[in-house]
Amino acid sequence: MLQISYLRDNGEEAVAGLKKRGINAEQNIKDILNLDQQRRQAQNDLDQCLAEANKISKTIGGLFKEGKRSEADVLKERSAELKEQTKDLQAQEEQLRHALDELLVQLPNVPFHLVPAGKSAEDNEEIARVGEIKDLGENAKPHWEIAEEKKLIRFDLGVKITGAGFPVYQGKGARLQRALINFFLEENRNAGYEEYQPPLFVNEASAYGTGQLPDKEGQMYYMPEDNLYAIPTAEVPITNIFRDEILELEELPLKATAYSACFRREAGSYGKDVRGLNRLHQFDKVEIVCLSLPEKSFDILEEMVEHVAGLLKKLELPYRILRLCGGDMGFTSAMTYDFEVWSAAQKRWLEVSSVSNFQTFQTNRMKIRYRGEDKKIHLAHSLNGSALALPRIVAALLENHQEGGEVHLPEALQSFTGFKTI
RNA sequence: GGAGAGAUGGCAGAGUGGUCGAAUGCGGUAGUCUUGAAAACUAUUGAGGGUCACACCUCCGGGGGUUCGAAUCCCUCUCUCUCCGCCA
Repeated sequence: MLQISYLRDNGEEAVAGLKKRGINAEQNIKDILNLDQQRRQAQNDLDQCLAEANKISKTIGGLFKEGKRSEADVLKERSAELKEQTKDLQAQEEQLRHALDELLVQLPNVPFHLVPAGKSAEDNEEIARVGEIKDLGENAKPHWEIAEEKKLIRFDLGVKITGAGFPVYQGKGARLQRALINFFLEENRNAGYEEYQPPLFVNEASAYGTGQLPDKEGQMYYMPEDNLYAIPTAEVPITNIFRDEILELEELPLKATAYSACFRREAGSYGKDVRGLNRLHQFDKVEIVCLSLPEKSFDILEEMVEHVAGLLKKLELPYRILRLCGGDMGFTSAMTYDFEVWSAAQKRWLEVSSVSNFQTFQTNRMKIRYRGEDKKIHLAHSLNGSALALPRIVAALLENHQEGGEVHLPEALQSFTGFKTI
C-alpha cells in the first residue's frame, strides 16, 4: 500500500505514473487526499477532546485527595459531556480512517520511471536475449511427451490421487526435482542469500502483508477451519518473517532464500497454458527475497537479475529478459523483470522468474523498517524474485536438451542429479 | 482432544484504579577512565499519529464494558506455555 505521506507530497507524480498502468487515478487520489485531510482534522479534534478529559481526570484525582468532593462533582459533569463528544469524534475518525484505507489499498504501486507504459504482455520491453535458439526440427517432442515416455512425471497419477495440476514425479523425474532445488539453493547461498525453510500455510495477516490479500483472494487455497492460506510463493512467509521489525543498518541488504512448494488455484486458466508443466496447482520454487535501503533498491534489483541470469546460463537454456510494462506488472510492484526460457518444442517463451522491486509498497503495510544513519526509523524497500520456478525449467530442460531420444543434462546439474542423461 | 497457567518496552521482569509510557536488571548508544581493550562509573535508550518545531494524542495480546480516571476490575476472543492423551 502506498504511503499517504508520499501521496501528499507527490500526488501528481503518482497520477502520471499510474497512467502507465492504464489507470486514471486522478479522482481517486484527490479523494484520498481529501479524506486524509478530513481524517487529520478529526484526529486533531479528538485529541483535544481527550486532552481536556485527561486534564480533568487528573484534577479530580487531586480534589479527591484534598477531600473537595463538591468541586470534583462539578468537573465530573464536564467530563461526562466530553465523553459524549469523544465518542462521536472517535466514530468519525474511525469512519474516515476506514474510508481512507479502503481507497488506499485499492491503489496499485506507482511504476518506476523506467517502466514502459502499456496494456498487456505485448507492450513489454525485451532488454536481453541470451543463448542459441536451436531448431530441433520436426521430431522435437514437447516435454509432456518426453516426461510420459520416460516415466518422469505422471499426470495421470496426480489426477487419480488429487486432481489435475498436481503431478507426481517419478524416478529420474523426482530426482531431477530434488537436484534442481539443491542446485538453486546452493547457488543462492553462494551469492549471499541466507537459507530458510518456511511454513507452507500462513495466516491472514501475512497474506495481507505481502499483498496477496485483498488483491488475489481467489487465487489462494484457503482452509477455513483454521483460517490459513496455502502459500502461492515462499515470498509470503519469508517477507513476513520481518514484519513489524526494525532492522539495523548492518543487516542491510538482507538477502534470504527459500525453497517451498507453491499452491495456486489458477481459476480461469485453460487450454495450452495448462498443458503439461506449463501451469500447475502445486509446484516447486526457490525464491529470493531482499530488504534494502531505499537508495540501493534498484541496484539490488539489477544484482538479482544478474544472479537469475547466471542460473539460466548454467542450465544452458536460451532465455530473454523483459521489463514489464505498467499494465502487465503485478499490483505491488514498482518495476518487474520477467525471465522467459525458450520452449523448443512448444516454440514459445515460458516465464520462469519474475524479479520485482516493491519499494515501500509491501513494507509500509508490514512495517518493515530500519534505523538509518540519522538514527531515525524509515521504511525499507523489499524485493523478490524466483530463483527459480521448477516446472517450466524442467519443461525447457527436457525440450531444449533432447537429442536422439535422450535428454542431456547441463554439466552444472550433473553433480546434483548423479546422472548425465535421461 | 482434556486440565491448568500466562500474555507488560530488544530481552528478562516489577506494577497498590490516579503524578505509570510504565520500577529494576540485561542489552544498545554516547562519554569518562585506559597506550588499547575489559571492568567500573555517568548519561541516554519503545513505537505510532500530529506539529516548521513544540504542545498534544494513542499503544501494557485483540475487541467490548465498569469508572471522572484502567496495565491494574469485569466480559469475550486469540495466542503461548505446562501436564495428560494421541502421534511423524
